[in-house]
Amino acid sequence: VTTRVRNPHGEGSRLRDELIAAAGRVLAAAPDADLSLRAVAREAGVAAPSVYLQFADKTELVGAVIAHYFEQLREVVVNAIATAAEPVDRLRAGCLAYCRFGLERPGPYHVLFASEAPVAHVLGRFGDPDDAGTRAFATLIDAIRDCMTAGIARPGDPFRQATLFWSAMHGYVSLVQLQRGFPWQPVDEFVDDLITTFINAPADPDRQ
Amino acid sequence: VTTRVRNPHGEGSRLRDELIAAAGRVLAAAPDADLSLRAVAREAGVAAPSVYLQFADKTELVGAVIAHYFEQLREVVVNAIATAAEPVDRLRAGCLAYCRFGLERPGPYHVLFASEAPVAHVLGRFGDPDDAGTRAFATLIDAIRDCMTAGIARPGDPFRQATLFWSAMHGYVSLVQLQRGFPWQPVDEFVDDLITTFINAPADPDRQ
DNA sequence: TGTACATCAGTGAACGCGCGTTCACTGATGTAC
DNA sequence: TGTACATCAGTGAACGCGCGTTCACTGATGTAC
Repeated sequence: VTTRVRNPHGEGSRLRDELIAAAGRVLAAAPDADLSLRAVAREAGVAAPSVYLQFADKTELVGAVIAHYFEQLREVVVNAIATAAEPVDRLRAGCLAYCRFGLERPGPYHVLFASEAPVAHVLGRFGDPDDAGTRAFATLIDAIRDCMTAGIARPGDPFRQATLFWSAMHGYVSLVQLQRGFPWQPVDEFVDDLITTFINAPADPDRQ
Repeated sequence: VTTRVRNPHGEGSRLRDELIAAAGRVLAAAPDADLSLRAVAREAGVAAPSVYLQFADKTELVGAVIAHYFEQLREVVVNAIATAAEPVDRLRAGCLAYCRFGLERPGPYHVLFASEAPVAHVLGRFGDPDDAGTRAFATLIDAIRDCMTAGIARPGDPFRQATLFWSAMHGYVSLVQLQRGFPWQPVDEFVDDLITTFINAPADPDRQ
């Protein structure tokens, strides 16, 4: 409960990043609750009205938080994909990274994909090539298409397959968090099953 | 805004069902919001404290609502399965019914599978043969196992496949509702894709 | 160098709202004698 | 048949809480002259 030091003259906008960071700590502490402006201000060590110095209203604050974590998710997935060379391995790595992000950071994942004002309201219109969501989804489509052209997956519409993949991953991540009584398999097994049945690839011989 | 007629002597527990019905109307009117005790009482035409004549607290009220809709969902799915004879068609019919319930009745679906106090808290422990959730899931497993023994699906662990199916369906249903900007395919196409890629069955020749 | 003033970061008190829950009550209907 | 009383369905007012937002403010730091 340390007292916060006021930002220097002309640097008031540093509070913006402090608030986004504080929101992260709030989300980590209470992953299922919806973000509240007051909780974020409290965590940042600042009075509630101070938020309005950086954001027009609660929606803008949440929007900034969403944009922040969407970028993090994108980064994590892209990095994971880059670690592998073979198309199936790249796909698997990306899926695993997505699911792990969701499981390990339920608060951020929740605010991204399950809250009242979801990603779509923050990012552009889907289909717009500048839209962050569209580009993220394109990454998944590409990974799937690569598996098809490599002859590892049976041919089909990569867009549709990507929709199925996203649905399955999101379903897994949200259900694991909400239906705690269910005997869920570990993430990597789930992703293996997903890859195997969708892609129809033989199991990776390096695994036992 | 009609005034409610008081229940006759000895029939006070009728209010219980009236409240559950009122909750249904509240959920239909505001599918994304969490149920509030006061909103339900308001909709039932009753003062807020009257709820406590039938339920010990809010949790019990919501629990009763959950149990009610879980039974409805089970019924819808079981009936759908019964309309078909061939294993794949039975599986497809069940999945379609599940997804349609979720899409057409987002409020009830939300309270079942996405709210703070989800199904698991109301039903028994998973694995217990008396648990409603366990039996519902068993229905899905059976449908999948039938496809395997009929030689239509490639062999595998039906439990794992059922987990994948549930994840995919839940993911589709929740994402369709939250990510409205995304170009979702219609339900039946999604379910067809799901069946086809998981089960690896040829497309139904009766469809075009 | 000193002083008046503007800018800026941030605050404290208050608002109206909906919430879950408690409490003492009202008034109609049934039962006992 | 009348009357006292118990039971029962349901209520109105109040509680304390956290919320998003507004408002007039405080006090430190910079700039102009």
